[in-house]
Amino acid sequence: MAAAGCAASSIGSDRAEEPWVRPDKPRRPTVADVAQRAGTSTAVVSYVLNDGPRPVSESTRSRVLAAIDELAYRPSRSARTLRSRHSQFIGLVMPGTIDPYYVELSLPIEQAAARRGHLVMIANSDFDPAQEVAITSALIDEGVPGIAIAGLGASPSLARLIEASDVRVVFVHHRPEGYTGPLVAVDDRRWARHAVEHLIGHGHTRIACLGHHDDDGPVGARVSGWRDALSAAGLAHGDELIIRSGVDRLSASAAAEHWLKERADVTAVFAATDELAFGLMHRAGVLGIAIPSELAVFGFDGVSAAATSVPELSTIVEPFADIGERVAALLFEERDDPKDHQLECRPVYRASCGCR
Amino acid sequence: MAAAGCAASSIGSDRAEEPWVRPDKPRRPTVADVAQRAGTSTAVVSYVLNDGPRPVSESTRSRVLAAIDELAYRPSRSARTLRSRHSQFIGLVMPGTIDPYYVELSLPIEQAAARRGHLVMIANSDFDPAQEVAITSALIDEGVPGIAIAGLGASPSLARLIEASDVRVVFVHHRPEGYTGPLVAVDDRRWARHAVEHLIGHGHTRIACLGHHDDDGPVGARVSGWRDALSAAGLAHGDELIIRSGVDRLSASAAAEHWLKERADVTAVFAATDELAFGLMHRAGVLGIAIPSELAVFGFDGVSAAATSVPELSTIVEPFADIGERVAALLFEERDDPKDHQLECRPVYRASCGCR
DNA sequence: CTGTTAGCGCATTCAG
DNA sequence: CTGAATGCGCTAACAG
Repeated sequence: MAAAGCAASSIGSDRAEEPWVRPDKPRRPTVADVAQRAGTSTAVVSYVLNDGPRPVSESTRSRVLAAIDELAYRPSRSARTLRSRHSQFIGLVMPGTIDPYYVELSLPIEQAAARRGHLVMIANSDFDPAQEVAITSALIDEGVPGIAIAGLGASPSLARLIEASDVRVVFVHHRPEGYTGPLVAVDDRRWARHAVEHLIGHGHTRIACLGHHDDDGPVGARVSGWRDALSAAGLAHGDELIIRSGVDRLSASAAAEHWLKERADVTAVFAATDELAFGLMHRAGVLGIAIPSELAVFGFDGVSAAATSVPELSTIVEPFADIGERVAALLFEERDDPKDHQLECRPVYRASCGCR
Repeated sequence: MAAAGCAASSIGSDRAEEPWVRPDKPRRPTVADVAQRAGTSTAVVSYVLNDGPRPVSESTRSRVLAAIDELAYRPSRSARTLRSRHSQFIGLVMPGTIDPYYVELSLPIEQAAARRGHLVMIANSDFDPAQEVAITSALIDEGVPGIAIAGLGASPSLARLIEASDVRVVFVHHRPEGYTGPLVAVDDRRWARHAVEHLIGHGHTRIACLGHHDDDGPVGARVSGWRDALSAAGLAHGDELIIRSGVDRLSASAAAEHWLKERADVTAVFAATDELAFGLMHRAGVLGIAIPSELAVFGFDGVSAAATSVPELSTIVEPFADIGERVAALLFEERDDPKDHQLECRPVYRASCGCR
């Protein structure tokens, strides 16, 4: 960056400014400027700004306020951060935005933070482990007082870094091995079971499971829930009815392609995430397989797009708003921190499972 | 990302307790600690860290490096920002994430910035004008050297604020009235016309247009392109074939509901954004209207979900990667700034228009 | 009630 | 080649 100071050869300026500062732009006003204009000291300005810690007389206060207004003064956040050792920003570490689930998750967290007067800095690792470490440490170095982590691989070095610093960390949706800190999540296993039991209720007996390779995380738990439901109903079959795909709908669609052609006897699929369900429904559409009459589908996540897919997707809706609020509460308020905060989901039955 | 709270706009700040201070944690090491351990001065540590501006002997350098390593020292970003007057972060102002278009747009910008060693702070205004001002000024106060603005209403006060500060600003997709700064966008009008001409090529003569209320921005230009194509083909009809909706697919679906029941003679729709097209296709699905045989649909944006919708959506694909790269180039590099950078789109013909 | 002043951690200039 | 010293803008002791 560094705009060029073209008038570098200063003839004899009374105040030799740094050459990289644009000469036409006036320096931003500081507390000192405000103090001078208000005829007070910088301390008083600070007291007015922060409404404390010492009282200020009404007359002085209004003089300071006037000066602030006239100079269009705005405090420097970085100076404040340096001094107070904590930035006004909260960090939010996300694995990526390919899956709208994470986008959906971020919004209420932002809003809950905003309600408390904090901005959220989203750091997107784009599913890259190296980036995860880089952005998380950047956040810490920036001085954020807290970080919400919505997706991260197990990384001992990162865990150590977090441990060594004094940031508060809250995990959302999943806490990988090796980390400590409260987790805000849902009972993936139980609700997955609920979804599959619903499909069984529709009369299906051969129910496949579409998941990706994340056996330790929420997806793994959802796959377990699928097994639970089948076992309980005496329908247990082997893992040959598990379809493995990548995390995004495109790879789910590709994974479904081979599979849909050979699985004539399967009449329903539980998709471990809505994103995967979308990929499956896409492939079914291309192959001319009718949903739900030829193949029933049930998702998990409850992203808003599930309400407008063709056909509309039945799914387990996560309480995004509650999650955001709880995360913010853990980040900002002094609260007992039981390790796991489990929030309630809500099933929504739409067309894709055969309910409509 | 980042939503600004009301407190972001207020000058003063809440003097909250700081529950996150953990007294048991040792203070983070500073340059002074490193210098002491390496047996040098802080200046030398700085020289090593920044590889200049003065040379350092190989032996001293390695001693410093060793000390940094042993202490697990990491420089404080806020101190650096305060000192250098510029943060390491780039700001990205987004109107919201309801429409995946903006999510799609943000990713390549992030990546292009990351390639240059910068992280991006996403500020999400959530389509709220007050938030726009709040978050943008928060970004400026934070000391970011540049801001990419992907969505913003016309706001004289904000324009003045930007003008008064020395941030570089680049507009993406749209530059509202009253602002100055380079714009990176596409030729909305011409490509919209292309899309409609494609529909005409399929034999359609009554082609509707689905848009939202943004007549000055890109959507307005796309509606104009729709008119252009019809006029040129001698098919001009009045604005009664314009369907007005909100920005998201849910409201597009609602807007389409009334309309689809009466549209008997209309056989094709040009949707000004993919998001609107998704809403339309959803409603068509619910009403049992077959796409494309009963109603052809063409979108605009080229979000990745268009490739997996049911049916797959024909659309004008914006060059997201090029846009991101160009934005970063304008933000970081010294470059001539012609006002408008127009990038090329690419039409993709899928099932929804009748091509497959 | 208000003014003075010492740092926060870092980068950089000026002496050595 | 290196070290001491000076702020960046702000907050909060510590004096009045």
